[in-house]
Formats: sequence, structure tokens, C-alpha cells
Amino acid sequence: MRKPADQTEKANNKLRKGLWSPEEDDKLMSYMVGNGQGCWTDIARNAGLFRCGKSCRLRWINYLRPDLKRGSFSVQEEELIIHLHSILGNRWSQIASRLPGRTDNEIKNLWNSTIKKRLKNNHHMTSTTSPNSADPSVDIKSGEMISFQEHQLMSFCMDSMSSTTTTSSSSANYNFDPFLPLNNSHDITTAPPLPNASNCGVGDVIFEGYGGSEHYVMAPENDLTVVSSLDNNDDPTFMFDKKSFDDINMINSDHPRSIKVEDFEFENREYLQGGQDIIRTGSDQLDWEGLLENISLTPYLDFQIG
DNA sequence: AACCGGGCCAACCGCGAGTTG
DNA sequence: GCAACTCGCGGTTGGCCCGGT
Repeated sequence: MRKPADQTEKANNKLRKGLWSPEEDDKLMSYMVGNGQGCWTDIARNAGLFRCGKSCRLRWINYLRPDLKRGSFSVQEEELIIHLHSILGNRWSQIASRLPGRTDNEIKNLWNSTIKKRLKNNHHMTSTTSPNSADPSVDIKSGEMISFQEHQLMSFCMDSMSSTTTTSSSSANYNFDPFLPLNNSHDITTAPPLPNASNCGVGDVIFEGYGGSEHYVMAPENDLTVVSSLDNNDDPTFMFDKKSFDDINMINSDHPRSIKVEDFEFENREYLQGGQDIIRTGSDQLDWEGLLENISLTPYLDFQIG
């Protein structure tokens, strides 16, 4: 905690810093309830607070907001954070928007203090204890198998720790389903076969899901073309058609290197129920905000704000 | 009981983007 | 077009808490 703000500063008409007093909280809260949001500089002044608008905004968002959820994170929330972080990187506000009642600061703190270290430890253990480290589909953690997906998730998380973006690692010849709900029941025996590395050069894009997969290779012009369809799903209850993807492309229409999809279908509902296939395009990066806004594929946690 | 170190978390800082005059 | 201002975001800091020694 920071030192409480110096009371003498108020007399000196200086802006206060440091911890908020209950009186300040009351002032801000009652002002916000009565007047709603506006210019934070005005709010700070009109509420009689000797704080900068920025400080007021932060206090409101991270502490006073009535829809905040209190208490520690549930396992479900933590899993979702890991999940979303693997997709979005350090875009805490984006992640927070998917966890009702949680703030970006809260999530960021959780990640930096807890999850990151946990993943790091797991990664270290798996990299040092696995006799089959050459085979990413098989991993041993404390004497037990971990799922194929979990392995990839950890690796992916480790990647994203050093980068705020989800740009492609050229060494990755396969991708996991980032939106697929974490579920340890996934067994490596049910995971699809890894694509032949010889088919996948740098910049390759692979859409892949459990129970069915199609491979797409990113052409030098960043066009997306179907290379092969390994197998078909028995229950093609959901079609992800060209238009859907064109909608996504529209989001990126001003992006000079946006993805272009000529024609393809998804035939596996699990792709999209579980979530969105990751799309990696060499140095390209999708407009994830737009993507997430336009397709509600990411699982939301539906909390009761208590 | 005192000390120490790591974890936790509130809050600050700096920067970029957007808006306004 | 430009400067000033505001907002929002991610990174970082630093003080309290708590368990271990």
C-alpha cells in the first residue's frame, strides 16, 4: 500500500496522491451516483476531491463501481483468463471485458502474481522432466500425463509472456484451439494428428479442431487457401460460411495485410462452441477486438454480481 | 518475539489514441 | 493542420500482510 495522502496537501491546494480515504470514496461515490460519468477532471473538481481526474477514474473503475465482483477468483475464472490470455496476450481490458465484475487491474495482478509463475513452473517441470520433450504431444507433469491442449496452452502462454501480441512463432507448426474450453478430459489420444511439418512452412495457417480439421496455408500474399481436409465431422451442425469470415475481413478492410478467405467451411460445431480457431499469419495479427465484437465465440462467464 | 522474504494489490506513471477548439 | 486536453491502457512501483525461520 502506498502512504496515505498528506492532509496538508489539501491546504496547499495540491492534488492528493496515495491511498483513498473513506471520505474521498464517499464523495466520489455520491457524486457518481447523482451525476453519472462525465469528464473526469470536472468530476474530481465538482465532487470536491483534491485528486486528478485520472485518479478518480481509476478509483471508480477499480474499486467503487457498483457492479464489481468481490472476492478471489474462481478456478473457472482463472481458466478463462489463461484461455483468453493465450489469445489476446496482455490486453487486460479485453480480457476483463469478458469477465463481468472484474477489472483489468485485478486480472493483471492475478496474472503477474500467480498465474504467470504457475505456468512458468509447469513449463519448467515439463521441459526438464519429460523424456519425450521432442514430442510435444506427450508430456509428463509430476508423473502424470497432461493433455495435449494443456501443453500447447502453456507453451503458448509462455510465448505471449514475452510479447503483448499473438504473432506467430515460426517454429510452431501446429496450433491449438484457443477458444476451446479447457477440459482435462481431452486426451492426447483423441487429439488430431499433428500436421506434417513438411507441409507447413513459415507463415502457415492451420485451422484445427478435435474431431475434425482442415488445413489452410497462408500464401505469400497472405491469402488463405484450403490445402487439405483431413477428415469430416459426423455432426456438421454448424457452418461457418464465407460470409461470416468476410464479415471479419471487413473489420480488417483498412488493414493492408488483412486476411482474405476465398472459400471454406467449418464443419465442426465444436470449433465454434468451444470457440474460434486461432489464425496465425506469419507476421500478421488479426484485429481481435473487432473479431471478438462481431463474433461471440469466446465463452463468457455469466456471473451473478454479488 | 523478531526478522525476513515473497505474495498480494492499490495506485501511480508514461504513452498512444481520440477529441476539441 | 496543430496544439491542448482527455481518456484508456499496460507496465511498474511500493507498502502491507503473512507464513516461515
